[in-house]
Amino acid sequence: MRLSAHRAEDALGADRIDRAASELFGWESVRDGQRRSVEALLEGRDVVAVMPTGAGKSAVYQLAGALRDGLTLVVSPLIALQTDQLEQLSAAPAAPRGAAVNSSLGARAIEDAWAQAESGGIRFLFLAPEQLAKDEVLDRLAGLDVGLLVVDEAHCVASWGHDFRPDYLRLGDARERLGGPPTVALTATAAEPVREEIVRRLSLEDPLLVVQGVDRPHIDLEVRRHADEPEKRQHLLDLVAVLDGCGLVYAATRRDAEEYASALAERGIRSLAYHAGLPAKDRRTVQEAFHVGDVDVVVATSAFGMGIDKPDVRFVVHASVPESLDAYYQEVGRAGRDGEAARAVLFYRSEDLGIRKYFTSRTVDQARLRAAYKAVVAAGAPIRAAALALAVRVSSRAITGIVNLLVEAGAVRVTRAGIEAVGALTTRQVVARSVEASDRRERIEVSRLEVMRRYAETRDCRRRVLLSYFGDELDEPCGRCDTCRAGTASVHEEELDAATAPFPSGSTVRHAAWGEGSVVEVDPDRLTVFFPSEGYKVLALDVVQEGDLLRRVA
DNA sequence: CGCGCCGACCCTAGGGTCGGCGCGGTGCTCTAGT
Repeated sequence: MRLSAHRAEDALGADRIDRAASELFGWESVRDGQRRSVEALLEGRDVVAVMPTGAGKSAVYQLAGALRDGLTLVVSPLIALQTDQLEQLSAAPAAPRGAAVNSSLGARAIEDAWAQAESGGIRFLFLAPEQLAKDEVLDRLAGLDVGLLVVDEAHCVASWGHDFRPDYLRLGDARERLGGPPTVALTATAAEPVREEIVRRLSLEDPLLVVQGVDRPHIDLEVRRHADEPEKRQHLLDLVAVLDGCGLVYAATRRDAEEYASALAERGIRSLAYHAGLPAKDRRTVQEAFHVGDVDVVVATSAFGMGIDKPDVRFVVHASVPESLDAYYQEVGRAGRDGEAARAVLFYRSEDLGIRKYFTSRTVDQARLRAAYKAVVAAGAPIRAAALALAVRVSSRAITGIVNLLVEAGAVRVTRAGIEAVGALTTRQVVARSVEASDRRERIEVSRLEVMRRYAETRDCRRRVLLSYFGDELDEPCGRCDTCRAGTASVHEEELDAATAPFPSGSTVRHAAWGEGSVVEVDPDRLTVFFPSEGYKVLALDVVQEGDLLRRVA
C-alpha cells in the first residue's frame, strides 16, 4: 500500500490519521492526545508529549512518521529500547520498516541500514544520542531527507545530559544541523522545570504541550517512616512477603538490591536482583523471567525499568527515597498498567536522603576547564572536539562534558565547523561562570530532593502533593493514600482555603533576588515556588506577606 | 551525606568503643586481546 495514496485522498488530517492507524498499524482508535500530537507534527509544529507508557507514546511518532515525507529519526537512550521498538514496527500489519544504528551491530548491518535509509527502504531510523555526536553520522543524515525527529524518553535530556551522558545536551545542535525538522519529545513524567529544559536544550519553537493522564488513581500511595535502618529492612521484607502478585522493589545501591533479593528468596519468594553491575546476559535473564512471570519480585537499582511494559505489576516498593519526585513517579508508574489496583509504598528514613545528596554533588575540574578554554582561544578558528581532546589530553568522552559547561558559561559555542570562543572573556571569568553554572545546577537538584522529602514527610494528601508537582490540581483529598486514611489530609483541607488566595498554584510570581518563578504548591502556611536559577524554594506565607517578598506576575 | 569495614586502643585477655577511610547510580562507544 502506498502512503501517498492516503495523502491524495484525505486532505483533512483526522480521517487520514484514523485510516493510517487502522490500515498500517491495526489500531481501532486514536486517543485525543495522540491525535492532537500527530496533527501538530503533520503541520510542522514541535510537540512535547507527556503520557504514560501504556497510553501509546510510540503511536504518536509511528503515525506521524508514516504520514510525513522523509525519514523519521528516533533518538532512544537504550539499545534494548531500540530493539523493542523495531519489533513493534515489524509486528504491525503494514507499517513502514525501520532499522537501528548502534554499537551492538556489525559494520555490515550498519552499512545496510544506511543504504536502506538512502533508498527509502526504511522510514524509521533508531539512534542513541552518542551516534548523533559523530560528524560522520550527521554528515550522512544531512544527505538524507529527515522529516521528523523523535526524542524518546526525553526526560533523559535533563537527568543524564549534564554529566552521565553529555551527548544528550548536544541534540539541539544535531537538530539544527539536520535543518531543524519538526520534533517531538516524548516522556512519561516531567514536571515543569524538566519540560522547560527539554524545550530549551532541543531548541523547540513554541511546541504544543500535550499532557495526558498524569494521575494513576488506582495506584494506592503510602509512606512508612522509620528511624532505625534494621527495623526498616525488617518491615519492608515483612510487607513484600505478604503482597499478592508480582512487583518491584527499588533500592539505592547494588549491594542493597542483592541483599534484599536474597533475604526475600530466603523467605521463599521468587525474587532476583537487577543492577548495572550484573553481566549483560544475567540482566536479560532477569528481565525475561519477570516478563513471563517466572519471578515475582525484582529488587533493582534505578537501572531497571525503562521499556518495562508488564501490565500486571501489582506493587512498587521503595527501600530508599529516589532523587526526585519525577524519578519516584516514573518508577511508581510501572505498577498497574492494566488499570487494576496496585500499591506504591515508600519506606522512608531521612538519613537515606544522604546518598542522593552525594549523587547530586559535582565538582568542576577547574584545571581541565581552564586548559580547554585556553586551547579553544589559542586555536584561533573553530576546533573539532577530537582535536580539542587531544590538546587538553583528556578522553574524547570527557571533553563533551567540559565543552557543555563552557557553552553553559557562555564562553564558547559549537557550530558545524567546530568549537569556537564567543566574546572576550578572561580565563578567570570563564572558570567563575562555569563554576556558577555547575552550582546552579546542583542547587536545583538539591531542591528537587527537598521536594521529594516534602512528599515523604507531608501530612497532606499524597496524591495532591504529587499531582500539584506535575501541574495537575486535585480538588479533594484522594482517599487512596495513607494520609487520607489517617485523616490528616482532610484536616489539612479545612485549613487550606484561606491560604490559596494571594498566590494560587500555577501562578507566576517575582522575587527580588531570584527573579520569576512559578508556584508549585500551596499549603496553609507556606508556598513552594520553582525559580529557574535556584530550584524549588519553600517560603513561609506570613514572612512572604509581611516582607512583601513576592509579586504576582500572572 | 551516611554506611560499613578496619585497625588501634581500651583495660585487663576477649569484648567493647572510637576514629579514619573508602564507597556509593544510571549506558553509550571504541579498542585490545582471547
